Amino acid sequence: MKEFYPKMGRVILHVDMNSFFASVEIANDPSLKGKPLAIAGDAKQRKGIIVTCSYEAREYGVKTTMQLWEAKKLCPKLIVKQPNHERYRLVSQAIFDLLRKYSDLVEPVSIDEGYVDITDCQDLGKPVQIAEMIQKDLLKTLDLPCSIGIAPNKFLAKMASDMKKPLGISILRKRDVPAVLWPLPVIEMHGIGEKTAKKLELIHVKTIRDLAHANDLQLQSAIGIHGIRLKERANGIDPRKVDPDAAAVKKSIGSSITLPRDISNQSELLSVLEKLSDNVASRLKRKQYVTKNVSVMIKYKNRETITRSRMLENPIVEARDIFKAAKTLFIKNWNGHPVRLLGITGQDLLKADHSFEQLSLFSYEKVAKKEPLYEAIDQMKKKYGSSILRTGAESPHPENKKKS
DNA sequence: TCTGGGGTCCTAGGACCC
DNA sequence: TCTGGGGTCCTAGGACCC
Repeated sequence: MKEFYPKMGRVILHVDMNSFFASVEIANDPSLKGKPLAIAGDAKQRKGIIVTCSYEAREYGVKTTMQLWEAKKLCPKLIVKQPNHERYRLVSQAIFDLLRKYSDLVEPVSIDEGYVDITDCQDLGKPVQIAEMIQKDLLKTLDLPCSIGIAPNKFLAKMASDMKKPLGISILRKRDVPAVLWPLPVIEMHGIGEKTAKKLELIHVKTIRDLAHANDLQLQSAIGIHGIRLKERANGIDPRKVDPDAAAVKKSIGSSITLPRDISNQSELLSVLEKLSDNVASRLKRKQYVTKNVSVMIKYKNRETITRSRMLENPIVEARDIFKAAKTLFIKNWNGHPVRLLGITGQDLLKADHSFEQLSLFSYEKVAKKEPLYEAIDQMKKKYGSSILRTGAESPHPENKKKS
């Protein structure tokens, strides 16, 4: 009779490391355990803001993005460490490797959080048992605490992992949404920030319940098409799949720096751009990308920020090419005022090892949309399967023909 | 004392083409 | 003699997240 039952729903975990940077430092130096610890940049370099802090520090009111001096005033015994991003990246990899022992469907979202689809992992136990196993495993193997949300979709899992920190495990079923989520103000929703909350207030949407019942047209005119999706989420609906490959493809790689002091000297600024170009180039190379678009960001003393970008004829990756493009953009657009921050980003990335193939595949797709012949080939592929696909690949494509 | 650095996604408008 | 309608690409900026 089983086949008459509705298809079983999904089970998604959201694993969120607790005060990640601080926890890594503590795991690395257990003498810090139980003490108020903050990770912050160098105040002399104008980077003295709290990036993360331990729960002991939070008890004093220390918070992320707070000025270092402010934090020290609240908690004079605060221990401050500078961030060690390389270490965090390594530990992050270890975390996701550990998660993949439980399920292949692991999607990293950021350095310290990710989704795990455990729908097909019943043999490991019930969802709560699996979550407990993962939490204990992370604590035992890496000495790192995490909170885990269990839900039928990504959005609810994310909201659930936020419900208890540190070391929480929370379940959020769809039927719990009215009682648990609806009373909260909209700003508590993942995806709604200050600006959106303000706009929503103008149409009298204050709580997640208001959003769940809001008028579609009103929503759309207030915050755009995004509003409809947020409303669905407020009703506990989120069809997004857990995609293990989502994070594998980078869309952009950039590097920026807040200067230790404001600079108006052009040659000084150009030498900063040169260093940023080196950084972007080496990271593109390490990840095996080339870029087709370079953008420059300039933040002035008064915090006014502009970005200027340019598509390139050919993909580039060398530092000198990136610098050349960035320099041109900078010279053309800098108004001569003192500069606080400079940044360079490579956008429109292509995988370096396949860039040629990708280019020709891309042009094939462009042709395929327009030419009936290629539409017909696509139809045949669908009808006859992959054997046609292989034959098709062997016969030279018009694009390649020209070159051969 | 002021407010880092790395990203993603979306929108809007202009240029251009058919 | 006064201006269509659809589509794509590119650029700039905004909002959000960790």
